[in-house]
Amino acid sequence: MQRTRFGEMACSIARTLDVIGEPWSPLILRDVWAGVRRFDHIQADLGISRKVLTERLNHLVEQGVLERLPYDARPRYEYHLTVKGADLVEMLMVMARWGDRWLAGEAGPPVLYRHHACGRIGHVDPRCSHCGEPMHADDVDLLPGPGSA
Amino acid sequence: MQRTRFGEMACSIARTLDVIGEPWSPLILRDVWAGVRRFDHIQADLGISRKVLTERLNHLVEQGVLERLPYDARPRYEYHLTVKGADLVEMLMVMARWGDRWLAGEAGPPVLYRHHACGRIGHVDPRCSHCGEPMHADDVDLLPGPGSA
DNA sequence: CACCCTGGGTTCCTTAAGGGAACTCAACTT
DNA sequence: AAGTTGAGTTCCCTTAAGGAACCCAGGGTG
Repeated sequence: MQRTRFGEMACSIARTLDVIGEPWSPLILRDVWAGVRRFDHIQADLGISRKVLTERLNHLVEQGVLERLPYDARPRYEYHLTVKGADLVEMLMVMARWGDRWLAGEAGPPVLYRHHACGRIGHVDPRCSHCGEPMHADDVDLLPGPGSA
Repeated sequence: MQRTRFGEMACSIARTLDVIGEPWSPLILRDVWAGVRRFDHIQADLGISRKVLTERLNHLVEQGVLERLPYDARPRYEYHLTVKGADLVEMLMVMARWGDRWLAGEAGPPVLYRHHACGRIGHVDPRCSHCGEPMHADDVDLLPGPGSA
């Protein structure tokens, strides 16, 4: 199908979706984050078609979220998160947290997150950047910002 | 095209994508969160086709993320976030934060978030649920959990 | 009472994106 | 010289998204 581009909307959620909103993209980032960095490994891990994987990787590289680095004298490449891409990982952790909480069922979470600083198994907890108190749906008002034109 | 279902993977990110990963779904949730709750309003605000909007709303209601409530004696309905749906808003805020940071450009963020508890403009900051210290990409190890079968 | 309006969808056709298998190509290895 | 491996391309088929037109229930208006 043709798909509408979201990037022109005056909305940071829409713009973010233009970068990582296509099918598979968050799972590709998860794989790269978790250390699955090579084309065939990602393809096998996800069961994605090679064609679509190529398209997604190219787009993520173009958007500066991944970089493609040679790892051999032969033409062999690995994908790595850039700083911009690593900054998306917290979104992945929030998504994982929601899935753990609402969709994991009896079996419990498939993956656990151990926090380096305290050594304990935990999850992300969104807090206000100013006061450090919880920041959930009802804790904020939305106001028009400078880029709201 | 046919689209692979992610829900069967032992991955909470994949399962979450099965609920809100289709095109437009996060933007629909954003609208409902921001108070745009009626079919025609959402349709006009996003510029989404009515057909796809119907499909997405039905799916989000089936998944327990939205509920469809009458607001008139006539057959008129509004969509509201359930508790499960409100718990997704933090994901939206993290996405918005990333877009604000990496994609907003000169104009600055289109939307500002005022935190009720402190009254200031801020953004979400992911913290460890145990120790309260920052929880970013490099701050965690991934371990297999009970549901990793 | 006949007509129009409104909100909330459905139908139908066109276009393009995803699935998947087969194919390519450059650089080793044997 | 032939085989292997990683990293993609190509091609065909199916199905989802875009978009405009249509439908329908329940008011309101003359």
